[in-house]
Amino acid sequence: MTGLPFRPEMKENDAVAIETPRRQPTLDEVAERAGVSRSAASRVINNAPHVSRAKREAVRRAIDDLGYVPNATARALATQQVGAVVLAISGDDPGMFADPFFAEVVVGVNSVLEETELELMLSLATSTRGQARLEQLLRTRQADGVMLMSLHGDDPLATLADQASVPVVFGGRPLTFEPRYYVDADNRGGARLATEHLVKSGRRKIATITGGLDEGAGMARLQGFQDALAVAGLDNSLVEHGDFREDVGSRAMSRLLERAPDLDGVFIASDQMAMGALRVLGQAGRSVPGDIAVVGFNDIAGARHTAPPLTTVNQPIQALGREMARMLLALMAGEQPSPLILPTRLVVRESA
Amino acid sequence: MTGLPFRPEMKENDAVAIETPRRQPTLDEVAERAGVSRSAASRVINNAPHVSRAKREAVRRAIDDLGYVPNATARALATQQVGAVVLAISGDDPGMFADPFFAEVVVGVNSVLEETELELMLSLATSTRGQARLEQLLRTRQADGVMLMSLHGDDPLATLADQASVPVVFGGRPLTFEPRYYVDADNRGGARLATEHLVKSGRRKIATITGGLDEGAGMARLQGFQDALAVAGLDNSLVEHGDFREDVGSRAMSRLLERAPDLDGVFIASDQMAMGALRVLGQAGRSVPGDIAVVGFNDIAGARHTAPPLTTVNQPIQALGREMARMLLALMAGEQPSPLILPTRLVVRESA
DNA sequence: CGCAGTACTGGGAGCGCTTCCAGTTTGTTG
DNA sequence: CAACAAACTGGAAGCGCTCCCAGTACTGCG
Repeated sequence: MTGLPFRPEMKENDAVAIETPRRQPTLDEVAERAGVSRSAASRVINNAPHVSRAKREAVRRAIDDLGYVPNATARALATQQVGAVVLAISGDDPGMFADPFFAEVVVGVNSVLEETELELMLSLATSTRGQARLEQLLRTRQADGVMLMSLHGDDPLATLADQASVPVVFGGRPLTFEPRYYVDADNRGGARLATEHLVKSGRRKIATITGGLDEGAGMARLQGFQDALAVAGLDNSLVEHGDFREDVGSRAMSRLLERAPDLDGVFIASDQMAMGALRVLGQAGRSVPGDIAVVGFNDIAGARHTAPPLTTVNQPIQALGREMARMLLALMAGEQPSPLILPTRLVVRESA
Repeated sequence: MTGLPFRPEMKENDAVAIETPRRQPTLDEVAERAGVSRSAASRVINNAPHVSRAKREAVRRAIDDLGYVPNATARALATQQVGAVVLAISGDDPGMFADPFFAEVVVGVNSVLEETELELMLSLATSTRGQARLEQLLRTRQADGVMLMSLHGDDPLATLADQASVPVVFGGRPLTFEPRYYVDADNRGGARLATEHLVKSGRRKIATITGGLDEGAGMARLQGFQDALAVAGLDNSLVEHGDFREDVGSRAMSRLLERAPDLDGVFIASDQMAMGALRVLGQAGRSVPGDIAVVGFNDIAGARHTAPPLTTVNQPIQALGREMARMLLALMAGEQPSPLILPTRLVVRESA
């Protein structure tokens, strides 16, 4: 890299002033060139009042002449505002962010942040190291706000977050406590819808493969399943414990097939697991939906391409991101937004 | 939010000093408590030499007593180093980051950044506003380094980036110029492999659906396709222009079917498009791979669940992210790393 | 016992910006 | 035209940290 900011070996007034890989211009330089004080210059930049029209113009001119851009760090130090928020994803599996779910969330978050001056920092707190950093961040105000997703079980971050010195909004509710500010999808309602669909289509021996039960979403989807079966007066004991991942789904499906060879419907708490299950079903020679109807959850992009295309529950993931960001903004503005639960809906394709 | 840093309505020495939602302790406070100068305290924190054993201990003790954490902003201002790098994804489509590809890249990047003290900022420069911000960032050193991906056509960022005042590494090569530092996948080689596979399995009327030809990857994959056909002495005129997205893939496939009803193999530059194509093929009553063999590119997670499972070219996406990050780190350390091209390999499943 | 090293030590000057405040200018009004 | 308010102005004090440098304390050696 040429263009590093310093060339220490040059003498004070070395004649060779050609091509200046100059330091960024500072506010002082702007002020001087415009013939005003630094304070005045600062005021026009933050367009605060108390600057005469003439000086305001002069400063503006100086700014583009010099190509001045305020130094964000200095400003942050002076204002005690970092100018950035972080999206933190906590969890134990390093690769878990690879789930397209998060990518969608990011798109949503970004869409609202793009309207502001805030930067987005990503914190994948997967290792202990990452966790520690995130904790520190919550305590020490290295960001102006935090969006926290995917807390597992009794993640200590949960409580830490709620008493953090910086606004925090949760994406999804952790199991162990109800955060003050969160946005979640209606997981329970969606699962219920899915299961009802199975019931309505005449299935009577209905199983489920759950998500991770140490997560709010996993638990809620199981409850929705149970809700529906209770209403229908059907047996709800056919439960296999999964964790959202594909291979786990296949294994759970195998077990289910062993436990209840005559089952005719299954609600699976994630599309990834459903994909795994579909494959097992195919290998076992069961036709879908002929022998067994299956419905998934999430409506990921791949769901319409499985064989057969997967009936599943759609949740508005980008909206989730958007709303988290909006809520955080509100919080940072001193408001007290209410928690938000986003609707889910059944997408009927061919697997059920 | 309780716990905001200031409670302005409290008088100077209000008796109610209970539960202090105190400001973060500063270095001065640490120094005072340890009975040393601020400089000394600073030295032990950055574990620089020239501090006696005793004082070092004292400072350490003061630090945990107070729960002191250095203020990153202040440090950044003093050192002229931000302590953060940005992963920038440029493009026109707001939703394009939803492509799981990027999620994987992020995982890779994160895995190496996690070993450092650097934060990761994400910049989805999709709108003009986002672009402008990114440009500014390149000029004004708001980050210590930049990873730049997915430049389209003649994106002005490309040249801007190379003369930026901050280290930049490219992910993939833009079409219009060869960056100094980049890591890319062997797109051309992969495409060639894919096409050769088609040839070897006896296909003779082979088409391709290209990616966006304003991107390096799109172009390279087309070239790889042509390479293989040239060697085999086959006609290479069956080219439909796509852009990586699914629906575009379906449409291109339809056109292909019209143009050449007797085609028996197709190489498609992305799995997403391949999925769209597969559906069209199904609707048209063509069997895969019986009538037509298809091979995709990317090996996304969904590829093994299509009907039939998709033969495709795998590229090491996480590794791409990892290597970008590593290269950036090297650059920031003043080294001059060489560009890197990561291998791709064919994953044979059932569609070809 | 004196002197050159060597290892510490802390004062102080920034880094670039915001913001308070006292002082100055300008404009209004009876 | 005097008297005041309102609008501007710029000096100066930070924000919390790093790092240079002059000074002090201590070591070992002749």
